[in-house]
Amino acid sequence: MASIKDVATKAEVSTATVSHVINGTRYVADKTKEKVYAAMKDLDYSPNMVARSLRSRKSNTIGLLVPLLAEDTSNFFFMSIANGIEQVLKENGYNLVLSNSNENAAMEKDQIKVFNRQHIEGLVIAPVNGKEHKYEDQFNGEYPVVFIDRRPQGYEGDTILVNNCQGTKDAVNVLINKGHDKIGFITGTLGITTSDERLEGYKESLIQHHIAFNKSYIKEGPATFQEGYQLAEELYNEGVTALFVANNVMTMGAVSYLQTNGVKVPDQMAIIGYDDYDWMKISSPPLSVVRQPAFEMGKAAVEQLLKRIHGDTEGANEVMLDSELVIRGSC
Amino acid sequence: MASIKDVATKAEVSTATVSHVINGTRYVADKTKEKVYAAMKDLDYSPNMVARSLRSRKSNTIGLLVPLLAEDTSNFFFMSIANGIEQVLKENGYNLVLSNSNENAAMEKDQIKVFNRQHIEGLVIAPVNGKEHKYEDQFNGEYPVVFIDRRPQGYEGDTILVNNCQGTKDAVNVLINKGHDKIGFITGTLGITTSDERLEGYKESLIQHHIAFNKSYIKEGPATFQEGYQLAEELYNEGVTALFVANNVMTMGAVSYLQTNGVKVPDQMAIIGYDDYDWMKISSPPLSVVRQPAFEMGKAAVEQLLKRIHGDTEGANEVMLDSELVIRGSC
DNA sequence: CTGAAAGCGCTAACAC
DNA sequence: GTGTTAGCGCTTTCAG
Repeated sequence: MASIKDVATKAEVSTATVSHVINGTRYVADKTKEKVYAAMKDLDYSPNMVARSLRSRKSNTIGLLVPLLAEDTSNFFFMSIANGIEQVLKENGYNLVLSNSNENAAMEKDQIKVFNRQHIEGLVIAPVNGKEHKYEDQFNGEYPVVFIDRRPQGYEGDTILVNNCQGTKDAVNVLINKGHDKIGFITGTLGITTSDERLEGYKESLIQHHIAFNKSYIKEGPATFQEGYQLAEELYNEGVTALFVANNVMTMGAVSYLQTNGVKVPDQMAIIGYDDYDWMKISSPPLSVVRQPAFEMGKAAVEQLLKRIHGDTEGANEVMLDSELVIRGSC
Repeated sequence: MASIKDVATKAEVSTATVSHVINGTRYVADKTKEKVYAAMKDLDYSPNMVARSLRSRKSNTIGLLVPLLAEDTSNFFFMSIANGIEQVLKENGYNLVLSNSNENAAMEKDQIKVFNRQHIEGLVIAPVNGKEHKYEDQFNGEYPVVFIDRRPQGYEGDTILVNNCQGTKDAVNVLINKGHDKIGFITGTLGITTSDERLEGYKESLIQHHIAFNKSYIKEGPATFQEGYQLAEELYNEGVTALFVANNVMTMGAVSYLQTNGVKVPDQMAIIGYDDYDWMKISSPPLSVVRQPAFEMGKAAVEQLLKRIHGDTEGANEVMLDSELVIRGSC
């Protein structure tokens, strides 16, 4: 690989001049420029980004840390975010280093350490679920950080969220407007922000419509297919006529229960699930869901990050994106 | 951020010693080591990877270039691969730089250029569809490359593929064994390796069972939901009793046609699709599919890459992973 | 308008 | 057992 020195020699100028031609950082005579361009072309030169990064303390790289669990359908959600991020980043000449915390706090800490050594210019992170993160000890303060999807506990920072409360409330409103008042709510483990907010939306909708809250209609468990199946069964036996399922894995389990047991949807049981995928068009029946704007979230995160990188520096910023209700045949 | 020099000063040793302690590259007395460790801890030192990379020409980073199209379900396939890659990489202390060619040759070329400047130690690439790539002009030869999913045209290199021919053949065999002999084949545009290989598998199965090949049972079109729907309709009207759909997007379209028009599956029409996702458990009916080992593919790609990085250097290596037939209710 | 040269933080001869 | 020092390839002052 040719270096800037080779180019300088070939063009009979100094490395400084070559550098300035490349970066447009000071005036260079047209004739000189041409010589430099010719030399670069001849040598098939392209700048060494590592050297540039070392010297200028800029890497044009941002990190993304997502909490993926092996074989979990919700991964698609984060992957859509990653896709949005990558796209906006590329438009701005940035690169993406992708990493995975496996939904594990220790691993997250490790990965942040790795990022700290890497001259990244910013980090987008979907924090792992769990109580306290003590991020202030973990970030080295040399790059801005944007949180996505989940509000970090005990830490102030730029955050891009989707409105879980509103999304759920909209969905439950629809159920109520169709005449349901016994509405089951299936959720993954409570105590994590997204689940809690969705439950909140459910409650708000009930209150707004003067429907008494029935604790036994709330079913909580690990976010698995089996558990979704199981909890749907329990709720069916308790006589609910509609189901709201607060995550996609349990949604599949719940639908599976209804199918297996010949429960007519939406007549005997209406159902609205979470997260939108093309497959839901051909599920039986086509599933109504709350759609989260994943791609848009990635985009918003990068935009916020770039603002910070370019010096905009006022206090923590929170963006809340609306969820969208997609009504199909299941309610 | 503390530098190695700061540590050296604090520990009252030379930077060389600190470096050797960190990297274990030569003997250092226990006492000295302790002093160094203490100093590192005190200063919260962590090595600057950019400087290390510049000096040692090692970055512990590999690139991944995938051809994602916005909003395409097949993205999930590549994202699963990415997930597999990231995991194995991390186990080996490597980082992943993710990039997207948008299934566009020019963009792919650009992204390779970006990688060329970046001291990556290896590249995993799912080449864009299309005739000629002239990769020999694009790679700078400073890092090994592993191709995945698609065989690069006109280029020799390590390649990890899934056996599209065998996967399809297995599926069509099942259809034939159930008594079908009018089997429709819906595919995305032919001329790209994966599609062609799947068609090949279809043909081989027919030949093996002495069933005449009927050209009008092969329906080709852009890989969209609508087209899948449309082509399923055409085939239904031509009297086929079974359908093999060679990609997941068109599979959804085809299923949608059958559902919408009340065609009983599998009685009036058996169907086997491509790619396995959890949602297929709750499609109506649960869909039988050819499953591609995406995660395993990512894993295999990294393993091959690491072999190259660590000096194994015999001619181009091709790994062909088996597809797996997942039989559910649709055939 | 351009060049010389310092130095980013590290590794690895070479020297003792 | 350890220290000295020359760079890796760039950017950027300072000088002219």
